[in-house]
Amino acid sequence: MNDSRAAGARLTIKDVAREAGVSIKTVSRVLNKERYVGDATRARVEAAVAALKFRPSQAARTLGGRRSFQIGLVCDNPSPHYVYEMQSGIRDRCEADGVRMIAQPYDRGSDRLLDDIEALIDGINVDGLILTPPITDRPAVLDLLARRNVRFVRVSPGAQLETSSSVFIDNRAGARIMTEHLIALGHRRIGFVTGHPDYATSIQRAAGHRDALVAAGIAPDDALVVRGDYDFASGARAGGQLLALDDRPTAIFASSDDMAAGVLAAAHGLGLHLPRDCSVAGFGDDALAGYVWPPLTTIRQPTRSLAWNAADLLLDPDARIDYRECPFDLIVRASTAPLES
Amino acid sequence: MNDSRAAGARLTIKDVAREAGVSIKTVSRVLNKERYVGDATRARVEAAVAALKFRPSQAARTLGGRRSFQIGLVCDNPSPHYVYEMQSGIRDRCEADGVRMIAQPYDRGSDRLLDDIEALIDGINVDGLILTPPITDRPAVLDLLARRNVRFVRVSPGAQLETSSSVFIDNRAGARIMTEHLIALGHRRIGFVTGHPDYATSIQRAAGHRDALVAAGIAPDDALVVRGDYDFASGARAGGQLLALDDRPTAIFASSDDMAAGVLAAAHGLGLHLPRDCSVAGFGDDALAGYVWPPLTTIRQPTRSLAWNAADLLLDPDARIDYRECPFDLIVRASTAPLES
DNA sequence: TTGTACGCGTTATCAA
DNA sequence: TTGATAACGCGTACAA
Repeated sequence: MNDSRAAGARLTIKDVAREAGVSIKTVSRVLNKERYVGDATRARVEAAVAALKFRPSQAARTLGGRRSFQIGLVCDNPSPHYVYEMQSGIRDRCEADGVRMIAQPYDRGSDRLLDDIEALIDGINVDGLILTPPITDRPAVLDLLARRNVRFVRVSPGAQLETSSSVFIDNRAGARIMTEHLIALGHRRIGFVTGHPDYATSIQRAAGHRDALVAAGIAPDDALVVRGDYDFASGARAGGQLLALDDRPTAIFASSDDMAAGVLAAAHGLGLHLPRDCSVAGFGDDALAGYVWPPLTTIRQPTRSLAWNAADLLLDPDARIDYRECPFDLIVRASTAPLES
Repeated sequence: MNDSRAAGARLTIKDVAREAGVSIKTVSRVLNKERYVGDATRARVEAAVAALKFRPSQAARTLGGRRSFQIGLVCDNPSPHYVYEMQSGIRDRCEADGVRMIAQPYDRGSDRLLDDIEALIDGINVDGLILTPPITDRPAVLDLLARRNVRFVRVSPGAQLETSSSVFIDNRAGARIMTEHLIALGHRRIGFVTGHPDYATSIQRAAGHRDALVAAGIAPDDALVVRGDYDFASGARAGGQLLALDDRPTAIFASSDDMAAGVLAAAHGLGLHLPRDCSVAGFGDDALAGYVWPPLTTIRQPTRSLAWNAADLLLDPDARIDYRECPFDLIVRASTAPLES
């Protein structure tokens, strides 16, 4: 096999066509897995492609055709771990179809977000987009995509579900189950740290928590619900606030694992013994659970699976709107313990 | 301003040229910031571009011209935080030049790595690549890029510095300073957790640690040096091993903050009081320091700055090989304390 | 300083 | 089932 591809001598379909003894259009057909290609012809072309290690030019495909084989991920930054898992899941699904994911970190609330999205549409000609919270629910973004007639799939949306396909977990049920777990351990005064209000998941998780309280006959107490922003620092603040209450909660449930880690840090800082003095639980993608002591009890959101399914919906040629729910897990660890009598 | 860009009606240079009353070539000149354009003409074209919100097709630019305005980041996965910071820093620099970063998580030791890189070269026509450890030192990758005549910049390389531009911090000095810090606190038996041997930084940091010991007249003790892999789990293992020694070290310095967090977890698991029973320090990008208790004392590697500088070198039209060193910080926190007498 | 004509490598259209 | 040819939207080379 001659691998001496001299620098500058770009390999084109023409070379493959010559090698296989067919027309360039036939090579194109094989490359695009079109029908109406003879088996023998297809085999010869595939052999030629492999022998030459031919890779079609994305630019030329995009320019000439209707597809660009590129999709965009518009992922704000809840946490580096979340971004990483989203990218990994989408990439895994894209590889199977020879599609490239265009991804970059976005700054929260960047003024240029809409511009960036238009750059993906006009500049890159993306075949579709995947949106994550909180962008997934931003009306301006949804309007833009509808106006420009761009396909997109939303991760964890909170409204306008009829607009696009979407993937999610049942955040409300997850939060309910975690709170039920805490109640079953004997806790009655349970602190709750909400997520950032721009995220639909914040509302859903708060509702699930309340569901469990009500079902157990525990009167929800607003003093035990503290606002957080889904990051470590806000969790530490909220934890400090809850633990400073005269009638301290015996357990705290944070709406993300970043915040739960913050609560742990606050508890440590107050010299509390965990989980004896206060049980801590979190809702998240299990990113941090391994890094804190004691390990967090969490509702595990399967971020990578959400991402894979989002890409799967986007790449599905049948364009109908579809919803896909992913299962979550309750991971019980040592950080939530039965109340001592 | 008429923003009614009907779906399907792509805007081209032609439209801008008509709007501005010039030829398409003149529009192209303005878009590419070429010289020899009259001020009045330039102003009119820029006004037309803005009015129409015109964005040139990346595909067409790539196909017709010599550049693709895209660079690739080939970043293996030391940690999600590292990947995130690398992407952010590179994106920041690229935005200024209207260049797009093509990034995706790579699986450690993926067989398809070389294929992926060739896909970036042949499929995307990248203008250049940025490599991070450990890929930054893989001979097969360096050979490929030399053979294909692709520009690239390396982050934290360990050898063959004459091959490309590169950016780095002084890992050896950083590790020396941290060890000096621990020695100054009175520690003589200092455990050391190495990084993964495929990373040049592992060797450099181990050397720096040893430098400080030797300079202080402390005989390096192989029993106190334990192999780690730069991740949390290996840090926990290594920490457990060091803390199980009959003559336990009074301080442990881990070659990454992920591993330092693992050491902390191991110490907690053994019921030790930190930093009284054992001082823990780390070398890293400060990703985890906020998430663990007590906060880690770290050498802070400015990952985002390294990334920015790598992109800066890559985008510099002057192709000469250049080295750029970024400053690091010693962040002293409560996790390293003076020995009690 | 500005404009014209051509080519980039692929897909789409239409004919064979 | 295959092939010839015309786009696609821009940059390049050269002419004006």
